[in-house]
This record gives sequence, C-alpha cells and structure tokens, in this order.
Amino acid sequence: MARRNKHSLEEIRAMVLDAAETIIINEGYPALTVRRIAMEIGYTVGSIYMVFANMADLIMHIKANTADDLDAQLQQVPGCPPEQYIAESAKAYLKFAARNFSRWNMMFVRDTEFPEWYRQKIDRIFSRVEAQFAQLAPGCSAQQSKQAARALWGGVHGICTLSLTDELDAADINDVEDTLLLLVDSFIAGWVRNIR
Amino acid sequence: MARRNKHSLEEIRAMVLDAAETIIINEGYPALTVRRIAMEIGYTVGSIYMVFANMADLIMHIKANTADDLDAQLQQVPGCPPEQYIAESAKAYLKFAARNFSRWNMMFVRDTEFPEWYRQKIDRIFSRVEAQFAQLAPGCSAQQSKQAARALWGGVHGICTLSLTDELDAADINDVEDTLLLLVDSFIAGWVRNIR
DNA sequence: ACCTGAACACCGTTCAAGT
DNA sequence: ACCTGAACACCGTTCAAGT
Repeated sequence: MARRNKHSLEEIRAMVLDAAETIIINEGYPALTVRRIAMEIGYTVGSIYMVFANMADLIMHIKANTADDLDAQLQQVPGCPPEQYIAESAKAYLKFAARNFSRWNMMFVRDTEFPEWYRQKIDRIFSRVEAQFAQLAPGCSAQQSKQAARALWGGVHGICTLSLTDELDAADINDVEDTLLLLVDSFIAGWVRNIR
Repeated sequence: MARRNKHSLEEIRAMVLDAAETIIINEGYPALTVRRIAMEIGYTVGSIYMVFANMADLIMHIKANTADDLDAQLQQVPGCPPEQYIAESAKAYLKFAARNFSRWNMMFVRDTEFPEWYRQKIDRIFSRVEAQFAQLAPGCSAQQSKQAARALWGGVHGICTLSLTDELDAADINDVEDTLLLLVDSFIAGWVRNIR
C-alpha cells in the first residue's frame, strides 16, 4: 500500500485533532492512544507523526483548543457591573468545566513544560477578570487588582476541581454554584472593604 | 528460584508501599511502574500482586498515606483565634503541597472511584476548617459554616494547584502565600459581614 | 505456601521499505 | 513525497510451574 494522497497534511492534521477531541469527549482522556486515533481517521500510526512531533505535542494543541473554547465561552458573558460580571464569569467557568470535564481537566495536568504561546492563552483568560477588579476599586494599583483576580480565580478553579472530581461531596451542580457564588460574593465584599 | 520467605506478606506490603512512595518523591508519578517497584524491593513483578490487587489499589493506599500525612501536618497548627487559625492552616496546606508536590498532586487525579474510607479521610481534613467557621459566626447554621469552609478551602486548594503547576505565573512561593492570605482574609471579612 | 518469570495484550515511537 | 507496518522498548496483569 502506501501513498494515497487523498488528504493534504493540513487536512490530516485537522482530522487527527478532531478525532482526538472526540475520543476524549466520548471515552475520556485515558482512551486517547495513537493507534486509536489512526483507526478513527483511516490512516496508520506512522502518519500521525507526520503532522505532530509526538503525543505530547498533540496534547498541547488539544489543550490550546480547549483554552480557546473556554475563552470564547467567557467572552459571551454580557457586560454588566463588575461584581455581577465576575459572578457570571465564575458560573460560566463552572458550566464549561462541568460540560467539558475531560478536556478541561486535561489543561491542568502538566506533562511537559508549557510553551510560551500556551501560557499567553491562559493569561488572556485571567486578564478578563483582572480588568473587572480594576474597575471595582478604581484607586488600587494594577498589581493589587491583578493579585485579587488571581486569588479569586484560583479559588473559583479550586471549587470546580474539587467538586467535579467529587472531593467536595457536592450533591448536584446547583450546590456547587451556590458555593461558588458564596466565595465570589464574600471575597469581593471583603476585598473592597480591606482595600480602602 | 521461588520461595524465599525472608519477609512476611505484611512486610512485603510495607516494602512495596515504601518503595513506591520513594520513587514518586524522587522521580515523579510517571516513574512509578510495577517493574520498577519490584526491582527496588528485590522481588519480581508477580509478588506485588500478592499484596495489592492491582496498581489502582496500590495508588489508592499511597493516596491514603498522603492524606494522613497532610492531616498530621494540619494538626500541628497551634490553637489560636479562628481567623488566624484558618490563615495558618492555609499556609500549612500550601507548604505541604509545595514540599510534597508529586504525592499531593496524585490525590486529586481520579483514576478509580474513591472508596468510602478514603472519602472519610478527605472529609476529616475539611472538618478542621469547618469547626473554625462555626466559631467565627456563632449564630450561623452548621450548613452555613460547612459551606463557607468548603468554599474557602476549595479556593485555597485552587490557588495551590494553579501556582504549583505554573498556571498562575507566581514567581516564588512567597507571592503565592500572599495571594493565599489575600483570599483568606478577604473571604473571611466578607463572609462575617454578609452572614449578619 | 510463597514466589517466579514467561506470556499476553497493550502502550508510544521509529524508520526502512513500498508506491 | 507520502504512507505503511513491522520492530523496538516499554507498560500492567495473569498464572502455570517451581521449591
């Protein structure tokens, strides 16, 4: 066999990425193997190494796609006063994490060094909340609002992680949302108070 | 070969657990393999299956040990007023996570269903902080202080996760500690205020 | 009653060989 | 210039066979 040339390398690359994401979504991260992807796209194992350096490289790009999807989701939160905006963003973050658990969870397992372009994507997600904190207390320094955003967003992330991996035994997602809003509301109330 | 009987099954079990923890500490979680453990304790692969059902079972018990160690660490936080106690506990949590990163991180990768006895260990860790919240606002219901503890502790956990996996680009651990204390102080201030 | 080690069904990765 | 598929060095797990 060999040589079919039915797809360009770019097309194959897209097919690999797409098949990989489908496998993760439907069967979870551990089900993702080169052989499995190859089968799915109708090529053999070797061909995957034509378009990605290795598994780690492919995974890095899946993470990047997830980061973009998450960012797009957060961008859809309608403009409103900072407190409300931050609360809505937290809810949107939880919703995305719950609906895309496997892909979302992948983003935070560190197999290889994060490349700079990936780090920037993560930063972009954080920066949205940072801007809101700056509005929340116009007097405070950029450093202060940045730290507040990171503290709270780390917090939001933690509640999502523990809830969705069943560490906090949160019965259903509504309980989690309540806990999330308790964190957001209390933190903001306390922060605005202490900043003065 | 075969039959040496130099160690009891209990001894082998302890050796396996000990070797596994050493490998994780020194070389990280991915370095942990049955063959590697067998080599380390001077037995063959098969013998590990005499004392643990499988790799997942072994890992579960490593996690349990880590949970106990973490609990012991938190127990060493000296008695003091609730706000301070919670802040000190958060610092102790971060310190443990930083010093025992591989083992700590393992606890939150969910490979199999958490057995009930393991869940109880995690609950015990949380309950320490819950009690402090009850003291913080004597009027509030048990449900309220429980939720507050879970919100804040989820938050503390999240900051630790993101910082130690380099997601929040926190330069050094002191910055992380500052961020952690900002979360704790602001949350408590806001919570006490809102609860009334 | 222990303990071995070969065997099985998997991995990711490489690369000579085919068209 | 693509693409294959056998080969390599790994996994976890099992279990007949040895003492």
